[in-house]
Amino acid sequence: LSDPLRSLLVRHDLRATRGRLNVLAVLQSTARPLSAAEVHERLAPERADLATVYRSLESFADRSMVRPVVLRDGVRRFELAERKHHHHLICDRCGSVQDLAACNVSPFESMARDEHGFQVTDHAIEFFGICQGCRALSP
Amino acid sequence: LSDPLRSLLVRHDLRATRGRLNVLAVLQSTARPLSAAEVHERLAPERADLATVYRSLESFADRSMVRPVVLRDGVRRFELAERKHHHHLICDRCGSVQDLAACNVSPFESMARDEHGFQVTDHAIEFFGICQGCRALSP
DNA sequence: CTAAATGCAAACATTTTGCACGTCG
DNA sequence: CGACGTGCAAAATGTTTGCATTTAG
Repeated sequence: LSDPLRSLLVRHDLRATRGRLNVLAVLQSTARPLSAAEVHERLAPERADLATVYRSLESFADRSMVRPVVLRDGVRRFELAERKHHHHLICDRCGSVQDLAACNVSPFESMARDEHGFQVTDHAIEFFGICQGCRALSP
Repeated sequence: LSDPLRSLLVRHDLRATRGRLNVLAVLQSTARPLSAAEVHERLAPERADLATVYRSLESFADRSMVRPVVLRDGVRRFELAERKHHHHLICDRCGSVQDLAACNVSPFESMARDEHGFQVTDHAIEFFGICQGCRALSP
């Protein structure tokens, strides 16, 4: 079919089922990473069981369709992997999460290699602080 | 007293009890961040209940005596806060965690401010890859 | 039609809490 | 002695699993 979500699933050897389509749709319609519980909440009552949400997210992560994101609160969230590599700005007041495109970490990687013999293959960066909206409310 | 752990607790308005002293001693004797369960395992049988370990770590974190660290596995670990600001090199093979002192993130922070109006107050960086030891075993 | 996916409930794992007793200061 | 801390067990949370039933292909 021409349905993009459907074909995304098929392309990854997953059957296009109601539960998985709904989970994908929620992820796509939300800018920030969501936990299993958050995805489930956003689903109409009979759209998918919480266990199905867990299982779907896990399958998606196995196939790199989504990327797991773990912030400081230790909660596992997921975002669509089609999004470009980026990092996160997390607001300490309202909890919002924005993306930050910038990513020049080569100086760090050289240092890891030269001083620790560590071969870096991936990295994660999180910035904490106050977002624009919250600063406007009480500067 | 001259016992440094004891006075560290007293200085933060905490009673110097057996449980807390033991938890602190474990953290001090270990290079990498530890979870509550890991601290408990390292304690001789009757040194402190798991619930006490949780409560101690929480009190310490409230007083900034320890710093919580959450890696990709979502597990909450703690390291003594007296250690200088640094980031982590996490080995995907053996799970070891080393410190990386380097930390020049001002370009990122300017970008966060200029392009998103986000005021950065703190940050965390993790690098994933293969450590020296594991590379030696199978390069 | 068959293999795969789902719902539901039970099992697990982890963290938190209530309360009686013990300990620090 | 009195407040604070601890152990123990129970409760609350979050995640995984087994199994009978449904559904995609």
